[in-house]
Amino acid sequence: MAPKRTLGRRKIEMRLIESKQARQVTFSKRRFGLFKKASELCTLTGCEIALVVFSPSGKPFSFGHRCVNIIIRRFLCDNPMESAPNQDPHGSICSTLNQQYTELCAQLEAEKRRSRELGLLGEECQKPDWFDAPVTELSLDQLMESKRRMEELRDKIAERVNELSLVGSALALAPSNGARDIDLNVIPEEI
Amino acid sequence: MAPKRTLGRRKIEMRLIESKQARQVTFSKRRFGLFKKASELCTLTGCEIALVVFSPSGKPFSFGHRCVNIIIRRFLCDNPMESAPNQDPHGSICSTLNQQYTELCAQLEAEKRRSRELGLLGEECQKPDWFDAPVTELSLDQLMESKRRMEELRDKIAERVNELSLVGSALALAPSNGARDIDLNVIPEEI
DNA sequence: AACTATTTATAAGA
DNA sequence: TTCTTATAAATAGTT
Repeated sequence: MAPKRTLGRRKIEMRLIESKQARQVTFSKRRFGLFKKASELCTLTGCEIALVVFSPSGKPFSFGHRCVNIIIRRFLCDNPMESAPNQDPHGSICSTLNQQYTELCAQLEAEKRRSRELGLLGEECQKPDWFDAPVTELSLDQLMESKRRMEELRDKIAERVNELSLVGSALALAPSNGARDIDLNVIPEEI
Repeated sequence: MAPKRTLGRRKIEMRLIESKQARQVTFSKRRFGLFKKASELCTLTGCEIALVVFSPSGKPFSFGHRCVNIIIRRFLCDNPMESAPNQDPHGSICSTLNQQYTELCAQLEAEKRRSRELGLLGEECQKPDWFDAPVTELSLDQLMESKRRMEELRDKIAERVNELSLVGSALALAPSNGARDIDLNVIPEEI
C-alpha cells in the first residue's frame, strides 16, 4: 500500500479566504478554471461570452469568444423591455437578474415538490394541521429541523424579492453608460 | 452487486455539439456551472466579475458581483483604481444580491440533501397548503404576505417547541431509521 | 509549480 | 424537463 503523500483536496467553507496569500493562489487556480469553463461552453454550444474579472489586487482579466466589447455592447444595447434600446441598459440587467432569480426559484420549487412527494409515500400523516399533530413516533427534533430549513428558505426568497425591488429603483438612478470604442481584448500577463 | 444503471459521465470531444437539442441541454447545465464557479470565485477571493452569456438561441444571461454595468464601466474606462467599494450604493446592493444568489444555491443544495434524506426515511411532515404555493407565480405582494405568515408561523413554532421540548428530547433518543446527516440532538434556538 | 486524494461537475441514461 | 449514476475534471492542501 502506497503511503499517502497528501491529504488530497479538502472541502472548504464558502467565504472569503483569510490569508491574502492563499487567496491569491486560489484566485489564480480558479480564474484559470473559470476561463477554461467559459471557453468550453463557447466551443460546445456556440454561445457568446464576455467575461471580465478584476483580481483581488485590482488587475483586470478578460475573456471573450468574440470581442469582449462587441458582446458587451450587445448586452448593453439589448433591452427588449424598453422602447429606447440604446439608452437604458438597466432594464436589461434587471431583467436578467430576475431571470436568474426565477430559474433558481423554479429549481427550489422542484426540490420542494420532490420532498413533498417523497413524504407522501408514508401516506398516513394527512393531517392538514400538521402543526397540532400529536407527537408520537416521529422525532420532534427531526421535524423541527426540517421545518426550520423550509422557513429559512422561504425567508431568503422573500428577502431576495425585497432586494430585487430595491435594485430596480437604485439602478434607475445610475448614470447612463456612454459607449466608448476601446480595444478591450487586453489580457494582462500577471496579476 | 448492483447492475450499472448508466455508463456515467463520458469524455467528449471539444467541438460544437451537433444535435441542437443536446446542445441546449449542455448549455443549460454548463451555464449554471459557470455561474456557480464565478460566484464562488467572488466569494472566496473578493474579486469582481462581470459575465455576460448569449445562449445559442440568443437569449442573454448575466452574472455580476457588484452590478454588471458597474464592472463593465470600470473595464471600459480602463481605470482599475477607480473602484472604491463603499462609495457605491449600487455595488453594495449588487453585492448583497450576489451573496443571496450564492446562499440560494446553498439552500438548493440543502434541499436536495434533505430530499434524499426524506426519501430514505420515508417520513413526512404535512404542511399547510400555502406553504408550497409556487413562488414564481406569486406577485411581490403575495410573496410579502407569504413571508408575513411564515413569520407568524415561526413564532408559533417557537412557542410549540417550548411546550414540547421535554417530550421531544426524550423521543429523539429512539429514531427507528438509519443514518442521516441531521444532528438530532440539537433543537434550533431560533425557529 | 507539481502532486494527488478528494470533491465537484457533468455526459448519458432513465 | 428532471433525476440518477458513473466517470471525468477541478482543486485544496502539501511538497
